[in-house]
Amino acid sequence: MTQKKDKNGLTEKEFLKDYKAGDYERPSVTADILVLGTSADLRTLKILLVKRDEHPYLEQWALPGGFVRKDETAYQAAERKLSQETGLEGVYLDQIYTFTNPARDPRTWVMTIAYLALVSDTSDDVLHGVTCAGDYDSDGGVQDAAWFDLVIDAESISFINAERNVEIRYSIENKRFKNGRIYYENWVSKPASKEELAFDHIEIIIESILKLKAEFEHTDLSFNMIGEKFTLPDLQALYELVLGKKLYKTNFRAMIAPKVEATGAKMKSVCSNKMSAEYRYIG
Amino acid sequence: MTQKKDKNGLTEKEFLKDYKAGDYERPSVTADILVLGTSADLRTLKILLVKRDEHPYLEQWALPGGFVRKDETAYQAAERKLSQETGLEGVYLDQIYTFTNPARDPRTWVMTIAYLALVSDTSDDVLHGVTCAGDYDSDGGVQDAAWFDLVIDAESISFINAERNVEIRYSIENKRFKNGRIYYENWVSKPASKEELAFDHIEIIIESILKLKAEFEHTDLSFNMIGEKFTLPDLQALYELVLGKKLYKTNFRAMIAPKVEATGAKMKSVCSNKMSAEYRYIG
DNA sequence: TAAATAGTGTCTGTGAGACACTATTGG
DNA sequence: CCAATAGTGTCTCACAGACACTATTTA
Repeated sequence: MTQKKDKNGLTEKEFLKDYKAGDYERPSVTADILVLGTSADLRTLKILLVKRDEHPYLEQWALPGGFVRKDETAYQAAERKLSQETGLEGVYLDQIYTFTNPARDPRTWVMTIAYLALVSDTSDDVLHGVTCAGDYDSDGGVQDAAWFDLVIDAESISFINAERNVEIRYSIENKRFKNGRIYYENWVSKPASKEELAFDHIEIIIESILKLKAEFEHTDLSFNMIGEKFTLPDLQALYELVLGKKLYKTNFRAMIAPKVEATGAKMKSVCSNKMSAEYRYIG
Repeated sequence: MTQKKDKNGLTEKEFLKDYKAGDYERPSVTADILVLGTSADLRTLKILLVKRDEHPYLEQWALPGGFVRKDETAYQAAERKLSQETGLEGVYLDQIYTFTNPARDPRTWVMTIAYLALVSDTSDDVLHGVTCAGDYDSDGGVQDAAWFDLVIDAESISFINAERNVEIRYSIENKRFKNGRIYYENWVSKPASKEELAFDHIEIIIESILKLKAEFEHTDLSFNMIGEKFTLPDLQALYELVLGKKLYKTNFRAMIAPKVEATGAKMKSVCSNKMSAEYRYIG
């Protein structure tokens, strides 16, 4: 710590002792988490949504999340909420983007730091903790939690839960924006169903999906969405599901070969119910 | 807006009317900006740093930045600071990462949303506004502002300003971390000079440089760092500078060809002082 | 045993990497 | 006029895309 004195003749130690936060208004900051997985048969993407039991957006579905506490990083807040609400630990978690539109929450000034979590288990018993996590550190009370099918095509994105008879749908359109001298493209969404997601959560979801798709081919993200032991047909089914296109078996296997090793055992592929060689990821 | 009533019998309108922000403590939030450009001869990367005249980190160099106001997005805050401090408008500006370590500012709880700005003009007269932008919305008073040479090699990152006789240096090392099942690599820095940058700004810089390098080859970012009209030798020099490696002329031109068009005129390449065909970017 | 899926061999096109050569420019 | 740089032609190699074939498994 410097011993230099400032214009008031104070050392840093003296300055900090008397420091009072200024009069600037401060925003609340939450961490919202997009928890993404697949159905057991690797045919559908699954996303975890919670149903709000408080205003605003009462009874609408939202991403899980909660306030960041003063003694933790936003990453730790996301980890904590994920653990509380799903019991999942050691999950892949990545910061996506920070949403700061001052009008994004009608109550007050709330920024949110969005995280993407990838999980390999989307069974319902993972949802135990969600509804009892309670208000005390959530950005709103929760009355229900469920996995939704996430269906994306060229013109729309849908969130479907058949048991609850919920289908939330947005039409999406690619638009060009300018940043400095260059242009970039981004998806813009419009509600296309009676029900809508709370807040700006549809934007968070779109940003996260884009990032996931962009990185999926060039990184090892996939191994967070499948069990420790898996077959190559299943792994390929996962890639085809996330990327939204068919892959050629030979090329896929050549690409994946250096990242995996055969265990010697055999197991059933869940995507086809056929026996196949068992592999594991080599970090 | 929903007419549903919550557990207290309130509609959303009634709820919002009486809403009081909770007792959660709230962080201050700043936008810090890494302004990056090149020397006029395209031989050196330049970064804009400001010298603090307040505790903490009194008289240390830092990234320019300031508090986000309640009536603007963090992006708008970054734009506003950039305009105030450099007079630059319409500059490329991209959110990089949000830093939330509660101990990153010794005064109080301050998160910062880091932005990367790319500019094509790093002359000194761009710096007029910096020192008089004042404290009122900066995250600390500023007594000086200057362009620093940014020199990066395999083991270190240095910030050099010859006129002021300042050389700030960090040794960097690539380490592996685990996230879920997969590993990722990241640079970890250690001070290697007497002077250091304020706060965690070295981390912001490292993250931004990594993102810039990763995207530079696959996007049109480069055109934000060079004038509207340019020669291909100059554009190649820019790529070689940012990527830190030599490129083959033929391959570079093949890659860049669909993005540019010849104006028909000729101009001098600044990197070699020779005549060369003049090109412009086609968005 | 037939249909479906697992698993392998190989041809092709594209694009980056590499090098050689000619044309122009500045000192 | 010569050294340096602008600008072009073309070979190689790695890898994704594409298709054909054999082996194994389930029903």
